[in-house]
Amino acid sequence: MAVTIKEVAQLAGTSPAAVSATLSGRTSNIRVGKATKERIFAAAAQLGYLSNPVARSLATGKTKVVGVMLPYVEAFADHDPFCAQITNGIIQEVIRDQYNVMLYTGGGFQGGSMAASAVDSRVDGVVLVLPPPDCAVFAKCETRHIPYVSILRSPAPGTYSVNSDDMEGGRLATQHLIALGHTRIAHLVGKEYIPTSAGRLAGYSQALTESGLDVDPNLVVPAGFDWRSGYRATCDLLELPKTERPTAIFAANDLCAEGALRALREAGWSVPDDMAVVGYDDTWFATMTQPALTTVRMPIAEMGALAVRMLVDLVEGRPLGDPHPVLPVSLTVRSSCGASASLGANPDSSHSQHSINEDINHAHHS
Amino acid sequence: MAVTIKEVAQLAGTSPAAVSATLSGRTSNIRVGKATKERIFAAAAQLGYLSNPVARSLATGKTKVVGVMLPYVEAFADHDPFCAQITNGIIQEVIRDQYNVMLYTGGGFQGGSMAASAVDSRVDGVVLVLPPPDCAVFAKCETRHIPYVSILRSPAPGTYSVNSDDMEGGRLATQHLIALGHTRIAHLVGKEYIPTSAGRLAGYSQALTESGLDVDPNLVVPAGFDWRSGYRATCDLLELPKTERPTAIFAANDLCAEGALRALREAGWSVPDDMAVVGYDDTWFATMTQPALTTVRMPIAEMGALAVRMLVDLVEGRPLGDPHPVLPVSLTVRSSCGASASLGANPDSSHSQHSINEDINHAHHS
DNA sequence: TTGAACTGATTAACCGCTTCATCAGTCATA
DNA sequence: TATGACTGATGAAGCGGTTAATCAGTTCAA
Repeated sequence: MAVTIKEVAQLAGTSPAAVSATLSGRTSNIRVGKATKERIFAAAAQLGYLSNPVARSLATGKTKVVGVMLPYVEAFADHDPFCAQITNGIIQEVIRDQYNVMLYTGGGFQGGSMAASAVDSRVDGVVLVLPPPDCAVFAKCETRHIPYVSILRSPAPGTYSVNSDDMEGGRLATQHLIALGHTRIAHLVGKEYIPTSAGRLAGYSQALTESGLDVDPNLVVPAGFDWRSGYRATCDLLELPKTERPTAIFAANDLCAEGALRALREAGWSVPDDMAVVGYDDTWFATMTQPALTTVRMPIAEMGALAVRMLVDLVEGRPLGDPHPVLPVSLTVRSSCGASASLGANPDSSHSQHSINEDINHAHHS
Repeated sequence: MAVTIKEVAQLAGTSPAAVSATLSGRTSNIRVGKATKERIFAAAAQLGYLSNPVARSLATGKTKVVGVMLPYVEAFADHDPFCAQITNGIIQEVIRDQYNVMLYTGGGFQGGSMAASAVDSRVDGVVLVLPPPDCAVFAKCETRHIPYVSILRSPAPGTYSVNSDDMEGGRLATQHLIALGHTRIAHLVGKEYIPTSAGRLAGYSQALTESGLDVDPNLVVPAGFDWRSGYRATCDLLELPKTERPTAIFAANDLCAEGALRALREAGWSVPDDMAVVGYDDTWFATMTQPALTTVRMPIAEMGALAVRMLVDLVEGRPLGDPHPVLPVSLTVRSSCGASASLGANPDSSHSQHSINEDINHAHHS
């Protein structure tokens, strides 16, 4: 059916080995003269030869494919700008490195069908996004000697991961609120099985303590990374006696903050006047809320890209620097805390530069 | 390094052929006795044998992988709930069919690096999301005899595609506005290179005509599928002389509608009182705007799933029904047109059932 | 003039799995 | 007692590349 290397060799009057070496540009083991090369190129072009990557992979043991594992099947469903953005960062870097992406989401890390089949000879390495600490895939990769790099996983010796300074993020958010005069600051905590939750909480506590404020257990409420959990948690907070109620909320992420905004809106509270709200992630969504969210920015796409770069280095046997790089966070100030008023009343104008560029560049779709 | 079928055969005291047949469950060409089978299973378990899909693919010519091509590298960046959702639908179905996903976005359909390399022996077939009419990938697939199914492509003979009834969607949206008493209805048109734009526009025109209303060219404004284009287009509309201004806007999609909402908000217009707004897509984002969007629902995830099902049928040689199924659309009424007031003032409560379930089921992340 | 060093190339084994062709037995049937 | 059908299995040839080993010339220094 498809044209093979043999047919090209025949037409060019040479051997498959010469064709292989010539077309793949590997000059190491074989020498091919200029004239022969030209005949080979001509023959390949004439026959429309296209090399078969499956055969190459079998012979070389390399696939030029990296697996990407997302934490749950629905990673792209509905409400997860974070997963979308990190995937985008991953893909962009994979392309730059001339690799391809095999996407795994089925069954999640929890030992479903994915974990069983995913890590196989089709990939040279795997990027794991937000793997839980007890993830079965770790062992799978190790027994098969497939390198892997995790994103946002608590660092373990002998492994590789890309992390964000969640504690600093928690501190930044909280300090910002403290600087604005808040003393009763609530934190909507993310799901405990996601490593980032604890870090953000720790940063929150530290900031309070550093400023001589107490951590009020009533203001540390379990929530999650979706808007409903933020909504519920905020409703609960609003039912506290007046003197115990917070004047500011630091949410687990932007979606959670949106839930808080909804709850506040329904209760007739004005943001930021009656309550300040800070989000986390600074995905595109943070500019879509009302008011636009002041939020902690992680370099999400960059984290994905870095993970791929580390993985490719690993696969290709290049030395790695820090096996657990921690990327910096920063605070993007918009309208939801009242601090950005001086920067302009229009929420749009308080976009970070980054967001603006992205909005403009991607005029597309549906 | 890895355990091969030969080692298993040796340990089981049988031949590779028997092992292959037994472990893969293919009973067609070879018969293996019960006792031998048991020895094989035991040996495989003992050695931790895992079959090598690359080798299998080379031998069989099948990979059990489907390629998914998204229209642009940034498909997962920022603002595209549609791409995320359709990808989700695709993945879910791919998993059900025991296939895997190879994700291609690099270079887009416009003949970049992706088009050159993407369609290769590593995939059994390809799903093309929103391919432009002149997409180079079509030809690539055809010369390589790789089946492909497009999503939202103008149907062409001899090809396969999954479509949505965009015209009906345009009609539904427009008729809804007409029913609410609007006579000056603007349409923010999507990008012309996306096939859906024309259909929606046609439906809009038809609905107006059917109701005896004229199509005012000034109210048909080119926009796009991102919020900025909707914002700009709406600003332009607001600058029309008072008598020419619309009282309702039918946007190209939900994000475009969000742009319209922003422009109206900034201009001090109230939605739905001063202006009704209808979106399109009904992604999760439609419930995040203020007010929540009345919007045309496409079964986005289902379209992705159907495309995969058709592709797998094609790959496995099963007969296909309609090569160009058209999926139905419906109108999801929320608050942005003023029609849902009777259903409850709270935007959240006007979620479609579907959305509610999804929101609840996916309490996850960051 | 011998042979080392280099150029230009070929041959064949191999990657791990599938599968066709074949074969040795066993059992029932003619 | 052949004959044929059936069971249980094996051997070897692929699939389409890569690559180590090998080889035939040519050039050039010793």
